[in-house]
Amino acid sequence: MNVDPADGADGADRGDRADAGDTGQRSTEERIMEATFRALLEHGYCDLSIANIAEEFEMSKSSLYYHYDSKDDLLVAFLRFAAKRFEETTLSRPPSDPMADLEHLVEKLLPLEQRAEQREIQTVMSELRSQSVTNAAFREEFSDIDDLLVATIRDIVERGIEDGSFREVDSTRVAEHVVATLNGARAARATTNRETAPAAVRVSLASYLDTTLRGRR
Amino acid sequence: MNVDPADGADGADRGDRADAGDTGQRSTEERIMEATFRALLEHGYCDLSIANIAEEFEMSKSSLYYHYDSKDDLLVAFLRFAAKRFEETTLSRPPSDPMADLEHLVEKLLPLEQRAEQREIQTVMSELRSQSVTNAAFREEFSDIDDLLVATIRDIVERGIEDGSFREVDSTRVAEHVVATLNGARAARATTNRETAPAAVRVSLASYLDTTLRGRR
DNA sequence: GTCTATATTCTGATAGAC
DNA sequence: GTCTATCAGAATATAGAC
Repeated sequence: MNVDPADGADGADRGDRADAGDTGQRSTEERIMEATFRALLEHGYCDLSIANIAEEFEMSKSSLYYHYDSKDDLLVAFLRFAAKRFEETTLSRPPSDPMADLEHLVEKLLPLEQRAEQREIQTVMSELRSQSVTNAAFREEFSDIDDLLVATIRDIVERGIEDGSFREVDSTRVAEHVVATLNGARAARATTNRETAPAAVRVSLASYLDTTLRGRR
Repeated sequence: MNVDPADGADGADRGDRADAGDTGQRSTEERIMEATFRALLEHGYCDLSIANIAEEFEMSKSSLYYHYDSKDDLLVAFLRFAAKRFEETTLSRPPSDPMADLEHLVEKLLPLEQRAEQREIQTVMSELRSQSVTNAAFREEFSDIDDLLVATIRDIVERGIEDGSFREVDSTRVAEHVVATLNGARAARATTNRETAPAAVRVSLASYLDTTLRGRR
């Protein structure tokens, strides 16, 4: 199984079109990733088959085997694709006031009202994450994702401590708490009908951050 | 699909041995549930097959179809079995001091050191929960489980408010926060290699409860 | 690069003997 | 209640034409 991040597609890639994106055309690999995304939304991870993906791809099954050596290979590539999309749609923006940054991140990760696109990527990530229980490559990827989330929040908290707007808390501990709470609430949204839970957590989390970081009550 | 909680096994049950457990013998249905548990641990939900289960059961595949109408039927029965086991091993104990009760519940749900049996049931529940994304019956069950967890914590908090040991907080909001945080940390344990995360969350959660419920810092 | 056709294995499920 | 034998369909993957 190929998990080298430097290799965009996989070992079966013939090496042409080394860097797409400059043209308006999407590469075949990108189109396969998009097709996999749709197939995963429609069928779920367990019922995801090469036939499903080929259907969304609107090409034959055997075409997929030209671009990827195996189903496993394709899915590992897709995991990286989905993780990248997740990070792009939730992280990274110019830094401003630390508390505003925290609130912005919370809103990105657990929006009060979810747009369809965002709900879809969350659903897919939720399906993929559960595979980490039995799949080591997936487990590595989600370890990295959570590490990145914790590091992002920890950095914001430390910035707030340095500029004097936050109290001197254990930034890692606070970051771990926030990530666990957000992940739990996001899981609730993906796996239960408890529709009021995310809003309650949002309110409680805002209160927690205000109390913990600014000492208010 | 049969989801009637009053019907212990399923529609295919012939009705004999209406109430096992009085004898030392485990019923065939119980043995099938145990076999499913082991097969699920070994193969994961996606690769779980009737053949896998029969192997652990040490009987033929067709025997399973005598006791359950279909694979779906068996899995819904297993979901109820696993949920019951989860609740038995984590909830319910004689009430004592509210803060001690909360700490006890947190330790049960997110133990600092996990015994093998407890890790196994958590792993299986994690696998099952992810199926809620695409399976309505599973989604209902996990909505009920989270409802029960929130209600349990809310009741403890309200008891603490009544006896004067806790401040007058929004008990539902606090309970939702704690459940989300615990579920997130439990998911991290099941789906990542971030081994220090649960302990960090435990410390932060204890601090959160002390600050929120008793106004200390 | 993409296709059709096919090999092979495994799946859930059933028939019928005991 | 449990077994063996078997079915029909779907799964991953490959061969070879174009």
